[in-house]
Amino acid sequence: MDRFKARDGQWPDDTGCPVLHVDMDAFFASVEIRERPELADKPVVVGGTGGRGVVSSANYLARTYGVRSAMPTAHARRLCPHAVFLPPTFALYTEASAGVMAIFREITPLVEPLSLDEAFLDVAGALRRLRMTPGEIGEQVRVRVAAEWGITCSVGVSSTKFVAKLASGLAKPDGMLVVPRTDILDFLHPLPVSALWGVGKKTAERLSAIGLNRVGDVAAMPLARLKRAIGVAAAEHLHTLSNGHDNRAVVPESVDKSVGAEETFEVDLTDREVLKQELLRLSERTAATLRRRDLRGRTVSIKVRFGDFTTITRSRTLPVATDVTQEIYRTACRLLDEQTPPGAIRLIGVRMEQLEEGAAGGQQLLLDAPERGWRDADQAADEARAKFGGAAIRPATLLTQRGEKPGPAR
DNA sequence: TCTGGGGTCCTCCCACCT
DNA sequence: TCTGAGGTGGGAGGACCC
Repeated sequence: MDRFKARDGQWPDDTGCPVLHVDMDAFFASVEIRERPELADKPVVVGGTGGRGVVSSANYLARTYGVRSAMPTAHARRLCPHAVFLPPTFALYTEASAGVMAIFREITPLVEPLSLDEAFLDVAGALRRLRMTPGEIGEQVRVRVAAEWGITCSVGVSSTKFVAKLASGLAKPDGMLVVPRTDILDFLHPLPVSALWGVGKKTAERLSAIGLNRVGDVAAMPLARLKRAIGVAAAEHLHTLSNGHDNRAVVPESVDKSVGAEETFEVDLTDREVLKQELLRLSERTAATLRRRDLRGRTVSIKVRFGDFTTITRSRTLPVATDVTQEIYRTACRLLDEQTPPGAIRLIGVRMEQLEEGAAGGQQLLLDAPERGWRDADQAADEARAKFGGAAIRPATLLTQRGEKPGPAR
């Protein structure tokens, strides 16, 4: 891998490599350290600090003790008891994310964010305007992000999204990797199959069972045999990637497919009335997100995870799409009452699917006239919260027992 | 070790229609 | 009239990603 690394202002041939993948290093932890420089030489772990929390982000010092993201926080505490454990501060991360994305958009309009902390950039059109090569642009991005936002990032440069993304991962922390288009197969084939997008634990096991452990093994396997082993869609996808093909463009806009909210409780709950209060809280959050994004959803889905971690989902499709809290809540309650077996519940969630654009649908007013009162109430509540803060307005049922009931595992 | 929260995508099954 | 094939949409579950 070393030969692809940028070092002392030198890197391999980046001709025909217009795709950059930029990934912030230990993003949440880095932002927290920037806010509190006294933490710079300490192991820092950001995540849920309750009994059932997991690690969202750990700085590289914490990682030397074996702390990893998605690990239960309790496990991280045992591995590194002297680390500083912090709950996430999403407002800070959102602000930093918007700032670095703005830097990207000054370079090219073709920016495709994947999450708060990473994005693809297509710089093909910017090369001439900026009189720079892709590698030079990558270095400039790294310098500007560090100077303007006080955090480091890593950059992968190649001719396809998949290879650029792999490259940024291997460049970490605080580095850049350039994979020339002529060297893509040399780069890909020695990597483990888990490097392929879409291969997690289960698929890796299935591939290993038929003797495929490296990306090169998958590339060499006849497609028909691969299809029999892992299914048609997955086989075609992995075969394409492993042979270095990936013609997906960098797409700046993406359409939301679902919106939801879920919560894990500190202790498992059995009381259906308490669970319904949680459903109301989650319905409110989900509906507020829909209204903020000017969306409505047709399918209401609840997710229930029991104490033994078995998880079920139940859903119901409404005749007309909605963004009204009460309508979502009532449907969620019916799904809980009528389709959820009894048992101790550790997590409950509400999600809206089959989304469509919001207010424009004029016929909506005729079809759901009884909901208009609720929608007006929702809008008034949204306005009050925007003015006076999130706690300004809350359904009366959520006011009564706050503090008595087991809260979420944060 | 004991498993968050926000998502997307795929597969399978079933009901319904033609 | 009965039956089967094929398409479609809803619902459920699982795998995966960050």
